[in-house]
Amino acid sequence: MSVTIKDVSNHAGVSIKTVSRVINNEENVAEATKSKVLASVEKLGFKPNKSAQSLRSKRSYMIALLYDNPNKSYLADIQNGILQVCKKSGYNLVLQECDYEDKDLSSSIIDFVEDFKIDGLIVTPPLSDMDDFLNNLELADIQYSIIAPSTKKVSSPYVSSNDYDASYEMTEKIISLGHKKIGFVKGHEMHSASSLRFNGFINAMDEHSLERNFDWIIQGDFSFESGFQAGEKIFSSAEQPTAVFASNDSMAAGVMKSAQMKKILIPDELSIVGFDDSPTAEQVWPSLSTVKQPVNEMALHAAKLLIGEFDGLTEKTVSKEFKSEIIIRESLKKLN
Amino acid sequence: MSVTIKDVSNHAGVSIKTVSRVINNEENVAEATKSKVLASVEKLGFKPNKSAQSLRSKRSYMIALLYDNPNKSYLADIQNGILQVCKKSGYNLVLQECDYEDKDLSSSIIDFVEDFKIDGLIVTPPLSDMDDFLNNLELADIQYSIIAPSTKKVSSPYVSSNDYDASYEMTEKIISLGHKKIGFVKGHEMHSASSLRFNGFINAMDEHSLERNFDWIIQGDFSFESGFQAGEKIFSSAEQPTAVFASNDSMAAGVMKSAQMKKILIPDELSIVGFDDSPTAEQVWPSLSTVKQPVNEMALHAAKLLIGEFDGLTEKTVSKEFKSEIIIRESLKKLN
DNA sequence: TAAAAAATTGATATCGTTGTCAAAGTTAGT
DNA sequence: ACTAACTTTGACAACGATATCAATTTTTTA
Repeated sequence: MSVTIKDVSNHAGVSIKTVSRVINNEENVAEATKSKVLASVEKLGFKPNKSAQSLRSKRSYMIALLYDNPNKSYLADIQNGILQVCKKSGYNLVLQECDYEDKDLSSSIIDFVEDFKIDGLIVTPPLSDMDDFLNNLELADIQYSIIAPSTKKVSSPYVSSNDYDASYEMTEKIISLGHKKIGFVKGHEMHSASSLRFNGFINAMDEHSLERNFDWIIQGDFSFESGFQAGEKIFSSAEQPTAVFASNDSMAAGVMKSAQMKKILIPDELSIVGFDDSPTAEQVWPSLSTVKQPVNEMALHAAKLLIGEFDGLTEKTVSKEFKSEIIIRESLKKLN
Repeated sequence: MSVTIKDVSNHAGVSIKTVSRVINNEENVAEATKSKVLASVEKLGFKPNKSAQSLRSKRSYMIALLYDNPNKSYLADIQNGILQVCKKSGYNLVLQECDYEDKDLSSSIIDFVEDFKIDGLIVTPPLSDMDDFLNNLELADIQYSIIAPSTKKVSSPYVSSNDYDASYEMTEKIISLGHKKIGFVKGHEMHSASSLRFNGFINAMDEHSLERNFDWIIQGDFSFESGFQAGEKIFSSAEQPTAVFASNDSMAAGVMKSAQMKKILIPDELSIVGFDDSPTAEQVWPSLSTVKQPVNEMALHAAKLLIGEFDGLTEKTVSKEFKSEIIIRESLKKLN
């Protein structure tokens, strides 16, 4: 069959324990022995049997991605980033869909981790906002790394993006183009990103002494439909804004549709901007100006953080905040 | 630590082998023994250690999804369907991104399967079109199930959708609304779905004795940009169609943008339909009429097929063709 | 240079299952 | 009632790695 550690030890003329030491990079192996073993490993094409390693060492070499997010494109980017790290480090990624409203979420996830001996978790929004849940993981001694936590006081490593800053910056960009009457569609109340994005908007408005018109500040839930409804409300108010900033692209597309159905010309009469740079942002007409988070890189970093925690990676990886990028497309224009 | 097969055998007063027999549903276990053991299993909350099982039985309880498809939404649906089956049957899903142009694809995948003792593969387009590749898998004695194979002559189980029929039906629908001048944007040449969709269109046109205008039949590659380019070509031709059928939604959105930039009113002056029912289809304005494949269910079935192959599932699952659904939205309208 | 300390190595137990094979128990056939 | 055939069960090896701990070799110290 396939070549085992025993074959290598025979070939190299050392004990299996020594081979084990070499492949696990343990200390106290003489250089000569090490290279002799490595040569045999190379020669025979030895690859440690994952199951045996896992059985003995109680490590599965699997990490799991926890998500409850119907945003497919976001999820795909996350997966991609994680997979890049997994591929290099020999880990596998297991997908675990969750229901954040499930009362037994904590215990079912803990069971899952113990059943499959999952080495660690990567937690994505909105689960990353649930402090109780994270606490329970901690109590169960489960390693995890968080993408976009609501608070940075967590003890586990995390990656975040500067939602607040990006929103602030985008608002300033809109203002710099001459807009003074700006509407805003808020995201799902349960997502911490929602308030960050809203606060960025509000503070930028305040900073420029622009008045908030609450007819144009609508609560949404990140869905296209809620964006459309928001548009309907905004455009039926007494006065009309010249720009609307939605907390994500789906809602921005909803606002856009509402405006277009009312024959409001975009961007001539109304500018619209979104957030996320979803595939749709490019495919609507006019194309959406938006904020692009480096989701792929964030996930990659989160995976490094996690694996680094229990696997002595060479470079020490630390929590990090990533910078989002503002993308200007057709939907945002200077006010005439 | 956690409860092992030994604990169960002690508790039930039988040998560990007998417990093993029971949990693996082997034959020739007396009913009385069986229920005694099951009671102990229940009582102690025993769950077999996956690593030990895997080590001894050479099965990993992992299946892998092979993909090389930038369409995030399609991929997410596929994953979802597979995960539903995995959850029930105790398997795990591992993601494996491939490059279909990689010369060493076959051997690298075979290595991957052997390294990780992957029990089976689920192959998605465009890899499902690569007969050579599938052949190599077969030679290496690797189990797989195919989503949307180009030919149904493969020996491994598959699921497919009726792309041809759906395309034919959609074309007839367009024709039934009075359209006679219909353009078509073809998909990526390497995907077998492209020709199926195109043939459905062509045959429906022929059936209704409608003339093909090759100024309006453009080769695309499933990308938004190629759809836009196709639109540019179509709308700069001598005569204009009253409807355009694109082989997927991204290209349809591209055509739509091109039309809208030329102030062509949709759907009053031009109907547009797509294929796939991507999230974008709903979010553009006017919303796209399209064809929705039951991707989630297809993937679910593919997973059942695969797992059923090596794991004696109760019900025998067989290859199956799924029916797509035609979704009429705002972009398709009766010709005035 | 001898003793102590540190570095290196290996024999063997072990992880928690399933596989082998033989023993014991049961049923059937004559 | 005795043998043949089948069913049921268990003792123990095996899977392929890591862990323990003691033995051996090398280096340091006095």
